[in-house]
Amino acid sequence: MADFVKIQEKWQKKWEESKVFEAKEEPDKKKFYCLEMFPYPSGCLHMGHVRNYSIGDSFARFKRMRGFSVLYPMGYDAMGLPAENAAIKSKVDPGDWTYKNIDGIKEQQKLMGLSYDWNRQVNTCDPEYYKWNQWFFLKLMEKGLAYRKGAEVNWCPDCNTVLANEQVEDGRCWRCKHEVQQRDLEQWFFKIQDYADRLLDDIDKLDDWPDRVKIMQKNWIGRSYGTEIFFKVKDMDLTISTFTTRPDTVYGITYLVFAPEHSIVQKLIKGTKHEDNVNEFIKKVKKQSNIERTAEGKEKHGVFTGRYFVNPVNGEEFPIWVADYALMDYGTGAVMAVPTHDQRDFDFAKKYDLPMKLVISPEAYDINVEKMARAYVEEGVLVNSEDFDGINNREAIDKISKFLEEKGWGKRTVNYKIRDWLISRQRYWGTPIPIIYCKDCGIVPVPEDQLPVILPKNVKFTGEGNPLETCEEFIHTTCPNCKKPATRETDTMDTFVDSSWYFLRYCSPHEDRLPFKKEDAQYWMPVDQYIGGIEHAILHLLYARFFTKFVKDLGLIEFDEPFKRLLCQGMVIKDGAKMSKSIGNTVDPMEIIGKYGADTARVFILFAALPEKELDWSDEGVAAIYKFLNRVLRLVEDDIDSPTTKELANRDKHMVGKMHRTIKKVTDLIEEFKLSLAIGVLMDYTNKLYKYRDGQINKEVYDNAVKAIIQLLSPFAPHVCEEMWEMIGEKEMLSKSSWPEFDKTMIDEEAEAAEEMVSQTISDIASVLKLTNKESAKKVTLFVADTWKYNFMSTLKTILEETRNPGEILGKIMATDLKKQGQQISKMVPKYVKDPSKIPATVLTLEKEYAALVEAKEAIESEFKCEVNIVKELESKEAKARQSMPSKPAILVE
RNA sequence: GUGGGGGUGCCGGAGUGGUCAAACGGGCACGGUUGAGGGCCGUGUGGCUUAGUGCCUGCGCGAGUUCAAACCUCGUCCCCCACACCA
Repeated sequence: MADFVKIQEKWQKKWEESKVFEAKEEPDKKKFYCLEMFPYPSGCLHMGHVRNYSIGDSFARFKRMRGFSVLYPMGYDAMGLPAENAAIKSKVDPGDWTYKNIDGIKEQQKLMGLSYDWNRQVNTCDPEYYKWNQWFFLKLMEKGLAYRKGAEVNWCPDCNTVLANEQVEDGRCWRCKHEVQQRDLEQWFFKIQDYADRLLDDIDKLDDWPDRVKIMQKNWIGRSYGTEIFFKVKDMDLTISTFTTRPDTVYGITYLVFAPEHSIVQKLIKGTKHEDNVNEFIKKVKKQSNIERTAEGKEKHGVFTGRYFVNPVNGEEFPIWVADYALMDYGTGAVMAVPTHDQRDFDFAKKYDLPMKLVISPEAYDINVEKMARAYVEEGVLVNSEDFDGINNREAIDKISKFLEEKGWGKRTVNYKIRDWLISRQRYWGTPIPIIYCKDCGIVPVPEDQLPVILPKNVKFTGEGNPLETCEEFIHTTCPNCKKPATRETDTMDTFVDSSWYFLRYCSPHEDRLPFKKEDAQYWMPVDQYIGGIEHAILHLLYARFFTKFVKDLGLIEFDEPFKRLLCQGMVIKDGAKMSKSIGNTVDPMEIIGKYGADTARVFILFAALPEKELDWSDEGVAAIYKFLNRVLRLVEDDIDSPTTKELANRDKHMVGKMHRTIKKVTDLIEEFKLSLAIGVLMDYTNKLYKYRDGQINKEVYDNAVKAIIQLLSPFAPHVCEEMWEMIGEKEMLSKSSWPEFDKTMIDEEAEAAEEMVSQTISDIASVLKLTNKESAKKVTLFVADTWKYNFMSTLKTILEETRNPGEILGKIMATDLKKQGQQISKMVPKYVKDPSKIPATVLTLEKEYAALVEAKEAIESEFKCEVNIVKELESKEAKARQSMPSKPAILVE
């Protein structure tokens, strides 16, 4: 067994010295930007990383060999909580801790043999990088897209800190599992809602994204068209506005609900006898954590405000309630309730015994409101709706909306589920928000020429509050406007800001006047292939799309989608569960690389499953790949003592054909990202190569075939392949070589199948002779059946060959003696007229096989020194073989 | 609840109308090589059967479409993932 570790050390060094992987803007070449989602530098690589990079690196190497100018960079998403927690726990500086981790993880990536252009490394914690986060912040502010407002944030009372939404799992802190509370704080937001329509509509441009990701984003943005309807409060000079997608039910409204936080509620109850009661309810709801309030599912709570409203369409008066199922931040925070046609309203009305009114009736039967067990949400015809009675409810949506608008009672609007992006974090290890608070001037942005606002070093990590607040010299500054003393914003930015544009930075990582150079971005972007986990399907990918659109609006780029093709790799599983430290089923990639080499680890991980599927880790599988790579290596290591010829015998031609087919298959499969299948094809090819060299070989054919596998396997197992490449005497590095081309004319699957069939037949005859203890045969009969399928398909083929006109074809079918099947053929014809290359595959093969058999007759006769007959129609006694196709003729040896 | 993805051999996993008992790999069994082991090479791996072979059964379960279905349609059961009271 070869020492792969030694081989990989040798080549990793050579690659680094020769700088083969540096990306260059070459105008005469097509570019290819291959990118993996950059990692958070925590401790060390896990299998998920290894999988991610194995996929990306193979693809980058493949594209490079195919003649593209490839940009394949790596960087680190280096801001975030773990560094700060390490600071609290171990009293280390978060910066030192992070840079140490970056070095560690980079070391491990290098051990994997990844072909990154390390010159372009980006660390988001470098001031040279986060300076531009601040710059973007200022630009967003200029355009009115960054703003400050009071908001509820997640607060973990145990960790004493704010948590990002993503860090709240089932209403609990991801680290200490303590219940998360809501706190009201002044926060910074990015107005992503302004981009909601573009973000949604452009999803349809993303042809090469997985559907599920696109659907998730669509649902997340959640655009719904509806109508705002205004209601007067009885005995008050107050108008309430509600949002609905179902204006067709407007005549069925029987109560109104407000979200408890809604400010109008206070106006409604002030000074009334309901005031205390309602306020108590609101207090109770607010005290509840998000889990209690939402995870409960169906159980809804509410309280009557004592007020009534007037329905403008019919003058009816109904009560106004406050309920926990109305959400403050969707629509207007108030809901018009139609219990008969909305399940939630129905549940609530039943519980509190509120009135119900039917306004949509199914056409087939009548509904008795008293006996309804659930809301009727199907289509139907309007009833109890005055002038609109009898109209289908779908049509009524439009008609009633128009009616409401004409009367001034309503207005058509659009609503989104997506909320503005809250980017403030009361944490230290992030990009400082470049804002100064001045008593006189208010909120003042830090002038551009004073960027970056550097994150100070001398802060105290107590585990309580924001460490930045402990740094006096950071907080105290002067107002850029009036030069009077002022204080700095101590919030930092969400780390998702960092990752929303890093792919642009890779295009010009050393640029210092702008985040990146326009011409560089125009050359490299968009990312042609992006690879990462499905967990980022919404947040990161959506934010990155948002940023790209914003950057385009700034005029810095001319495209508006960052990622052309997206691959979401599956999880790594072991013993039926996701590999994770808490379960204790992890396998350290470095151990595998140290024992079997990086190539083994990479090939195993790529072979074990298709990239987007779950991967089940298996130690036996790793050992098997190790064996396979050794087997490939022996193709060039071994001294071959097989007899050689200069002529091309059949088996040599065979080998050449196999080689070309393998090149084609592997190329296509990699392009489609079916990497495990590509490796499977290479295993099969290796086996064939061994069989081939077992007998008489043609040296040139063999050498070429070996050369091909070295190149085809090299994206997956680059070190071993480089080594082999050198062993066969190539002077130039394999990484610089061009991907092998296949010769179409050498790929004749049918001829291949035919030849294989003939050789199979010959060996069958030999084994029959052996088994029957005969030295030679007098006569060999080969029975080849004329099957129904064969007849059927060849009839179809003949017809199609003669004409492509469907009308004519039908006539021809009628004229055939296969009238019985005529009907079926006519059904199939349209399909094959569309794609005529598809049909006759079977027939072609069978025909060629039969022809080859006839041709081979002489060869068989001289081989066995006997008479050979080929019988196409079987005699009844050999009826057994009736089903057999030319590919397996029945043999009778006499 | 809504949306998405799945159920194929002892196992991981291909195949998505016809050359398919099912790629490739693992495991297991047998044989060869070897002092032994490892390694390497070969053969086999649903049942019955043949000299070659053939037949039956089979791709969660049930039904349907078709000359033909693991693949299409409908129903049904189970599993996984995401979002979860969005009016």
